[in-house]
Amino acid sequence: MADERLGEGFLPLEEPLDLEATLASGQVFRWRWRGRWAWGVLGEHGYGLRHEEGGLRFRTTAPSLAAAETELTAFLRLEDKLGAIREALAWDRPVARAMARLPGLRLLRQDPWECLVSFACSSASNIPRISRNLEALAETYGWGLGGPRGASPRLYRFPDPGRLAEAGPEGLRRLGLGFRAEYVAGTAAAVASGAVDLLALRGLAYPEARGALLTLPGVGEKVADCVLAFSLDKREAFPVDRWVRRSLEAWYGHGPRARYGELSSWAQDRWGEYAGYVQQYLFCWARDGWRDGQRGRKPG
DNA sequence: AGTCCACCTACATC
DNA sequence: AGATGTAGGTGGA
Repeated sequence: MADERLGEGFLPLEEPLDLEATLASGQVFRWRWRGRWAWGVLGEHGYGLRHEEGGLRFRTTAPSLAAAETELTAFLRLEDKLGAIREALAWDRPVARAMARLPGLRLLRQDPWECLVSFACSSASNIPRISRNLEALAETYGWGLGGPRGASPRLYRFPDPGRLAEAGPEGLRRLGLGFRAEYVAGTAAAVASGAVDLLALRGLAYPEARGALLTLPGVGEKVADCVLAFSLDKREAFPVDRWVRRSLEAWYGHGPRARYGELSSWAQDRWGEYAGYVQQYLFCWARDGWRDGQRGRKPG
């Protein structure tokens, strides 16, 4: 395909940002590094991102740089002031340690549809496999975009619900989704039919939005909470996976048999609107082996 | 209502 | 080497 011309801009940042940690934090699965640039898709546009002193350098297929800045600001949740959040949570020692370890780790505001499919694919899976599954979905049923010159792999817009519903469970199974193919196809059909209006869930309170998601096949408590936290502006959502569960056991005295709902609502009572951020920090910190200090800096 | 288990599949470990 | 276990769960018995 012919190169699309990429606009280039610079977005000054007041907020800390660790792009590498954030894009690898299990919230998103389709960003790829080429040298110092991270390449991915936001909505209908391809983006290359590079963190520089004082801000974010970006390249984009978006028609206007202003539109790109708006899209990036929303995606990175730059309205969330990490410094203030960190202060508000400083009283909690394990959380403070986790935040000190990855100061620029941010919650993201992704596209709810891709986010929903991502986590419907995550059951009994792992990050490399989820990435492969989503990449296959995008390459097979999505639409190609511009990107880095001569880039391989190319960038693809994620297929809309109608397209995946049409593909059906058989088509999706061929891409290696396994038993998740039924989940994704069923969820795609429900969303395509209008039974669940994902964007409208942003306007609902957490319990109502969660209830709507739980009607979808392949969407249980954990998947619903991930979608709510990572794409639907519900910062109080607290997804509990193995790593977070381990953290709650290790640092807060919860038993290994504690039920999901017990842990999740305990976390919401404790951390309130910041529960989602806490979850993300505890998750990354646990996966990182509970090491202290700032990443990339030699101790002492 | 709480508990157990099958489900695809790649990869690691036994 | 082939068996067994596990990986960011869900749904059904």
